[in-house]
Amino acid sequence: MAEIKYTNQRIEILNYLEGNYTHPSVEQVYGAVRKKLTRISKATVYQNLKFLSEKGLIREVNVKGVSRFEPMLEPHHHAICRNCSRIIDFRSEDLTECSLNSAKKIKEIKVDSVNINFYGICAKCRAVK
Amino acid sequence: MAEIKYTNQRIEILNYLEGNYTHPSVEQVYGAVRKKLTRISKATVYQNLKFLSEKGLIREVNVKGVSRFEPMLEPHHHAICRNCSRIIDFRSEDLTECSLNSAKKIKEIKVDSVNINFYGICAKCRAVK
DNA sequence: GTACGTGCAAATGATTTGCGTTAAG
DNA sequence: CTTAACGCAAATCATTTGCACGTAC
Repeated sequence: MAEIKYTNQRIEILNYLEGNYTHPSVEQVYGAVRKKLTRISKATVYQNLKFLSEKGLIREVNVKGVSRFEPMLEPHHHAICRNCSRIIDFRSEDLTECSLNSAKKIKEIKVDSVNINFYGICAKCRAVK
Repeated sequence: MAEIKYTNQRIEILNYLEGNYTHPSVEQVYGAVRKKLTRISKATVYQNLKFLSEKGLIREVNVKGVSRFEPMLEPHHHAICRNCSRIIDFRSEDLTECSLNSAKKIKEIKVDSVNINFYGICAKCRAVK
């Protein structure tokens, strides 16, 4: 159903994100991938990050209206610092299960994914204040 | 600690959002409030929506990088249509409780709020396809 | 009276688009 | 080959900012 064209650009983006837990922004993906593919354009990075997200090969996380990306991992949640926008992965099988149970009960929308974000101020930022 | 200056602009925005379950965008808040305060500027609407969110009088919901707003209500979650961006409120005490339990276990961040969003395609949009 | 809010217009920043060229299958 | 992807520059859209003036308290 979905034949994906593996261009060099897509391969490098996937490579960079594989096993990457830093939740990079488009700018950061662009900067990193450009080391390998000097001529890649930012528009291509945008297009491919969107494309790969839609295909389910990577995942988008939106923080303050800005897109960030991560590879596809086992189900987990995010704790986000309101101040520095750092994203910390957090795993809870209980919560995952509970949310999937809830998802089944929503009739108006056929749920295909769930996002759970915890917000607050991280230790580093609290220390600075 | 937080003495809020109740200007006409702020009062009208709060009035419009009170009991409003439609999750309006900034543009929609602006359009509505302008009927009462003809000379209000969009910048003021932006500034006040941000200000009132920070004060905890209203709540911001981000969909596809765009801000939407709702009055402060009992804890609930959102089901969002990927296609038309419609937001549907969904209540589950189980899930709320479970998420609050999880929040306590996150050490790196002192969690002060949790957002749970369910994504999928709504009934209307599925019908059109 | 004074600090804070407002209106306006211009600036910013992220993301998208149009189009001629290139490359994957 | 042929269609989808790329690179580039320009366009778009949401949101922010600088500043002179106005107003809540």
